[in-house]
Amino acid sequence: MPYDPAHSESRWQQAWDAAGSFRARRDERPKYYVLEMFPYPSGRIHMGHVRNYTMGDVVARYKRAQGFSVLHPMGWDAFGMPAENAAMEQGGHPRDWTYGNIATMRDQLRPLGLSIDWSREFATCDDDYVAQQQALFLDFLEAGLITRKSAQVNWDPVDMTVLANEQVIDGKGWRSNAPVERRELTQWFFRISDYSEELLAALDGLTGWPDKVRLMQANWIGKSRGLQFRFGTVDAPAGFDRVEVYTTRPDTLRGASFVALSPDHPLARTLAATDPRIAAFAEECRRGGTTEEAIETGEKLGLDTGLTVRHPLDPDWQLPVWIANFVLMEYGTGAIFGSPAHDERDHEFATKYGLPIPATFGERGMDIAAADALVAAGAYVPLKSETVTYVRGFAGAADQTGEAAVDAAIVVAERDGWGEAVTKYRLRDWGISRQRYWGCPIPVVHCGACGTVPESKQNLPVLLPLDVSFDVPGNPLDRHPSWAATSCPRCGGPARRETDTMDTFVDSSWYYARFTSPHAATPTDRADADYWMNVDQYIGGIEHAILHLLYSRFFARAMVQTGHLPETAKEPFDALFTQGMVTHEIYMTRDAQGRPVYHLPEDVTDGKLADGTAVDIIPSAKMSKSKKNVVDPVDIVTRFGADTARWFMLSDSPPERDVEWTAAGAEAAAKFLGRVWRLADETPQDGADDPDLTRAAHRAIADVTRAIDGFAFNKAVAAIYTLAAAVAKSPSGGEPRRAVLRIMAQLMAPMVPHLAEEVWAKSGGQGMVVDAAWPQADPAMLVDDSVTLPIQINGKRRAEITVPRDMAAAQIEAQVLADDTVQRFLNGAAPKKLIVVPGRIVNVVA
RNA sequence: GCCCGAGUGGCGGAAUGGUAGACGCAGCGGAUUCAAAAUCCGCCGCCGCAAGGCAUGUCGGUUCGAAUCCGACCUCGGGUACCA
Repeated sequence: MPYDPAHSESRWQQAWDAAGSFRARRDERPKYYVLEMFPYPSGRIHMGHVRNYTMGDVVARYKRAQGFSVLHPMGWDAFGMPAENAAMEQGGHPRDWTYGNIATMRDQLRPLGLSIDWSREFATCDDDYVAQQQALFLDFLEAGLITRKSAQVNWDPVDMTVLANEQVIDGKGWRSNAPVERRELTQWFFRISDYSEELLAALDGLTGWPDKVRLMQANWIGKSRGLQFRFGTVDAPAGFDRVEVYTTRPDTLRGASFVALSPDHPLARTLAATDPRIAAFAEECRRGGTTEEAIETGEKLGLDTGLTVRHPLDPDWQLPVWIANFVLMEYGTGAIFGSPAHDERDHEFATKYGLPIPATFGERGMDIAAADALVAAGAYVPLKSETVTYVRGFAGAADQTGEAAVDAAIVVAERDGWGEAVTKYRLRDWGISRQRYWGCPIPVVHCGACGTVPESKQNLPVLLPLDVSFDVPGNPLDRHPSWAATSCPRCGGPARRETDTMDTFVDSSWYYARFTSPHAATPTDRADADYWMNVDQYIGGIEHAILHLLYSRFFARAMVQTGHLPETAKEPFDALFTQGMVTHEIYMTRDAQGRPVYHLPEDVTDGKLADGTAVDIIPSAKMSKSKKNVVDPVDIVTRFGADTARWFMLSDSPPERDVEWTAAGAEAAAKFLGRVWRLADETPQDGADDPDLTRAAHRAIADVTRAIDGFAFNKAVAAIYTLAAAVAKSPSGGEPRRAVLRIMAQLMAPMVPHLAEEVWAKSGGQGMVVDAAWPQADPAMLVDDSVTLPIQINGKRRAEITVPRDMAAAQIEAQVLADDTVQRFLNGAAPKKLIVVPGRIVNVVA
């Protein structure tokens, strides 16, 4: 009888449901909280979801077998732009679109047989979640964690609307195609920058996180020590007798060639008010989007204001003041001094505008002329740890490292009273205001008499109005006839609701805490949160390495501060694993105009379309609808069963790396699972014991256990292949063989739980394998009596010897020297050196 | 631009600084079959008759020994604060 996954999988899913196997319970077992980043309900599940949730399921089922009380929940990151885009494009309401997608995706996810406690499911757009998130907002506001200030947004001057970065294509609005401008709006901010030092320092304790993520976060927070000082101005407008500057390279101060202001600097704005030339330039600087990428890669523009400032080390030395588009008001003081000899960007700027490029230092031993010649060709930017020779230094020795020179410069500035050491962080406050409909309303009202007033908690939730339209650009909340009209919670007078909604990153910054008590009347239930937090293992894409994870770390701290989480939960994720993407080949042809046309995998056979046209095959690209290289998991599950999809997603590629979906791979997975089923189905009733097979089973227990612990599911899969081959070859039968098959079922259960139940049942397992305790390897079964050592001669493998496992090094040496091949290579001479690494290798240095 | 990764047979990959290519796919050969599918067994980095040589993106370095550590570069990918 061949294996029939369709029948088997639904049967076991019903059995698990009936037994309540995955209901998370607070009991006497130690707890384990495993969480995968929850999905955005885009419409259908994709292979990336299958991969992500299968990995989490392996961990959840494995920990359950090891005796943990496991919490493994699922929910929906349900607010966001795509729902509004769908409403604009196809009509309908974002709410209906979202909940419809959730229903579809839940129906697609459940057949995967994930060990999820579905009773905890919620969507972030649920009224209840909105209510609790607004309660958190009010608590944070009261605790001083929220502020309001001005920030720049992308402005589409034709559609008269704010654009997300994603909606700016090559500097133009995606619908209007009009050049985008930067515009200032007053926005709500979480004061994450107050936590810069704390968030940076605590990274050291996150030993369960990948080093690369910790490094990325540390660089993002961007702590720097530098000097803040001021240039005295000459004939500047009233109130601007000084320009405040921050620099991380005060040692290059005598190499200064200009001062540059951000176009948004107060002095630049004051000058622009009276000088049309400066006003026009500032306008030009505001062209383009707000992304760091756009600003950093865009053309560097500058304008000489005609003003000058005095150099702090020499009052007679005057520097020109420029306005430059690459100086950001958000970082430092919004003004810099240009040191073109030792900064690529400043060098480019000085070269473009004919400004001097005086060297501050040169390579060790250079004189001033040599150093100037060196930097004339290009900026000289050695590592700060490298020793250089200062030709225009003012503090410390002539020969010193950049680090030492920076320190010395700060000491001199502080001693002489013209500057002070300042520590700055790159991390900016988290702007959460969005001029959009489909998000959590910010629970605040604007009162003519009282100003900005928090909504009172008994009026929560502030829900979105449902009678909105998306036929014109802009925020429907702004133009709704009545929604914003309300009364002031403080004075009772007429007031207007805040029409901005919250960034969807807010929703995803605390959902892990909500899962611990998803129906509580407060954001968390402290008894539940105290029990279940922290997330023991968090799993998701590397694309979230910075923003989502940093915001969540901040949010957990804010929730601790406002009493919603225990102190121990301020780092909410004990361990993090970042998995790779699922990719697929892209099939492309070009139309008459040479534009690319993409084709679905099912329309391509042997590199040709049905009409015989050859397609270009672009290997290994991220699955995306527009490239038509999406493989629908539903088709795979229908055709092969969930276990095949799960097995393939875990096979071959290491979890942290991208995996390419191939039809051949899926078929191979199905084939193997069929073979395992036959092994169980065709076990002879009688037969002998086979000690070699028992050893192979214990070897497999050890290998699979180590592989799962190390998140190397591909290696766990390989170990199971090896065990299956051993079973197939073994002459054993009867109970000894069934015992090994039961071990195999247990080892496979986290990965292919349905097939594992079948094999377990066929091999005489008691109850369900989902309830069986994880097998233990017998250490005595794992050691071999003898070991084969390769013999290298001068690092090249030339021979090998097999010796008892515990043979003494001296005896091994004697055997090696007696070896024919070694004798031949030594040619009678004594070896210069003989290295014996016990149990590993021998190297003869001739 | 800046920050962070990754690069190993025809393909996915394995390998505490210690036998490069575990395990699998594809391919080739065989068994079974009237035949095929399915299944099972064997071979399988490149060059060479062989001895041997060459091989982990490129170029250097450290080491008895480097895929692994260090430096420079190339290519691809992620992030770049309003995509999620």
